[in-house]
Amino acid sequence: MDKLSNVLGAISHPSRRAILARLSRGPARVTEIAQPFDMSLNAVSKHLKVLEGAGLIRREVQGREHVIEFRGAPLRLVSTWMHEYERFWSQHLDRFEQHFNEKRKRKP
Amino acid sequence: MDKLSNVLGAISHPSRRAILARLSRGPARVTEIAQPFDMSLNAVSKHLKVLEGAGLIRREVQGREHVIEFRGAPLRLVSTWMHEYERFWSQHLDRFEQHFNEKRKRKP
DNA sequence: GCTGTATTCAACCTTATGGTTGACTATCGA
DNA sequence: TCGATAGTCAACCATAAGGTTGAATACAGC
Repeated sequence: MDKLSNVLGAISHPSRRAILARLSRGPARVTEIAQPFDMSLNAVSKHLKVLEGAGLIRREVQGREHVIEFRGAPLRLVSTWMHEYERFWSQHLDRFEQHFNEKRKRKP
Repeated sequence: MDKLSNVLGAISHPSRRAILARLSRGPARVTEIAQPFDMSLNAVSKHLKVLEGAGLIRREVQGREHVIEFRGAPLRLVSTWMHEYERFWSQHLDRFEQHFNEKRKRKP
């Protein structure tokens, strides 16, 4: 599958977005991440594997613990895709933002 | 399901993104949309239903023809979500863009 | 070395997804 | 009115997704 589809698929699940939200406040171990969820640790482990497959997290094994860290770079693909459609969703832009968008369009 | 998951799920499939790409160049009938694809008209019809469910297209029935039109508004949800993580993926911004982002952050 | 803890692996189940084909509905045009 | 065209609906199929439980692996600490 293509990378963009992979990333979009990964963030399309609310639990996985919740995991990313948690990780955006700093790295955490798997059990820590799983704690607030009403599902098994195994299920969370699977979600982490999906996020890892999309490159959205990085895992550092420290002994028996896996420290999970957010990696935002793949979201750039989403951002780039979104820009193609910006004129469809970013209505009522102020002039500053319009200028920004024009600039983006001129040097892609 | 929540709306954001719905939208992300809809755009996570390459065929559906291809459909949106086509529609971003103007409205089209179902057969026109299906023409370049190597799949049945029915499959395309299903994809359109998914996109419609996410609010990404609007359908106007004109006699026996359905004219499909792009609707970008739901992408604003994605954009809003992306902004929360902007600092993770938008590295190496130039000063203009940084200013833009700061401005966004001050009035959300 | 033993025991408890952290995590994954494997098997399984249920439901969703993406596709097919065939039948149906509705409309256009001669 | 009749045949062709536009599109959906319904049934079916294979595979993927999201979850479970139970076992396996690996390490930490006493």
